[in-house]
Amino acid sequence: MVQQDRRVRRTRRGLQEALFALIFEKGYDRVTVQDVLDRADVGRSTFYTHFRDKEALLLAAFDALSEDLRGELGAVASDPARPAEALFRFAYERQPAFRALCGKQGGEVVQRHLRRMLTELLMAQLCLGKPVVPAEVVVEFCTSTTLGLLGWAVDNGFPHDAAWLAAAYRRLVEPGVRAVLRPA
Amino acid sequence: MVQQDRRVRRTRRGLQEALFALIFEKGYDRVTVQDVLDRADVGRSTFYTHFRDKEALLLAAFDALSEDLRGELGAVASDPARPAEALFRFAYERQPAFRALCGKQGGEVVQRHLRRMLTELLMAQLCLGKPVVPAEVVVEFCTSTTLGLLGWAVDNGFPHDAAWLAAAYRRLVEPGVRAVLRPA
DNA sequence: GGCAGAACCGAACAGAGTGTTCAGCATCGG
DNA sequence: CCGATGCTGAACACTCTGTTCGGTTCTGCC
Repeated sequence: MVQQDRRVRRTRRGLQEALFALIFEKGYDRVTVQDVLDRADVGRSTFYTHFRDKEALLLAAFDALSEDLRGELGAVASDPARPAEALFRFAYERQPAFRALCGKQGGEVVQRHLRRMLTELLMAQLCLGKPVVPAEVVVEFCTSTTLGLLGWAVDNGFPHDAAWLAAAYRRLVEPGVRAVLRPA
Repeated sequence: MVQQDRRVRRTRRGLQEALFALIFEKGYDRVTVQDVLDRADVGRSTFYTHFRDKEALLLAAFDALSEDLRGELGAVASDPARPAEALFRFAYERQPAFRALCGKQGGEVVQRHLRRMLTELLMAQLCLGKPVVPAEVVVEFCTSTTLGLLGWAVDNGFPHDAAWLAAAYRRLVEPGVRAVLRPA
């Protein structure tokens, strides 16, 4: 049976939606398991049969997203700007989720995971010649700017579209990376 | 009386040092008030006469630093790379504190404050002509890279000196900023 | 339609951590 | 030396967590 019991789907979905709404309202740290229970109208014991704790619920929600995201990010060429653009597009298509997961309101847990995912991806595809600056630092640079811009967009309610954000990213990031990878 | 009671100094200092050590050992989130009390050998009630909660203790420690930091950052010219360099130098002079406050182990509280401080500073001194990209985004870019590099240095035990970090920063960040501030 | 099994419920419980109170002791500065 | 201030430690109420379990409801399947 590849598809779960309907009740399970309902419960998990309800818990996840309640969590997102509550994160948006008062921030991940201030959300309590009891809050989620009340909002989703789910029994306490039921919650703990599905998730070990609040963080597990968050990560389950994140994993559902990140599986799709990995697909899109994996298909990009070895251009350091591509992952960022794919991520921006992806975020714009799922604004509600990103509003809860990234930005000020989301916990640092998701930020850490996102950062690690991006870092690994960039490390894998940035195996270039002798850069002036260690590849590790270049990757750190790309990751920080990507997540920084994304967070900015999220916290400002996605004021422009994904293409605009990608253009800004290219303008700001590419010159530096180019200068470092091709020593003058 | 400009100087406090010696007992007060001793207590506050002990609490702060205990907090830093514990953050370094197991990360801010996992540090409990009781841990700090035991480590500093201070009574529970004493703690709460000094600080409202764990976060207040952290912020008091941070404020002591940030006062000095503001001084150094305030004196820089309107070159967007200067604040970063000053911050790097400052961090290298107080590695133990930054190991606790920034990096993976430190809570996101300090990160938020540092980010806000940097953002405000850069916003104030980056009042330039019509940039291709909103100044807000440029500032976000600079802030993210500065904190990103700093976090990297902290988490890797300050592998190079401040000048090296500043040079890497300039190489990576300046080309993009220049390209954006002076439309081709 | 009916049945076995799975999911859900809710109440109760133990445990950890928080923040407050207070009476008594110690230490400080003058 | 003394009045004021700070520290102590134990006790307490509170919130949140994570677990347990007997009883109820729903689902998939025959």
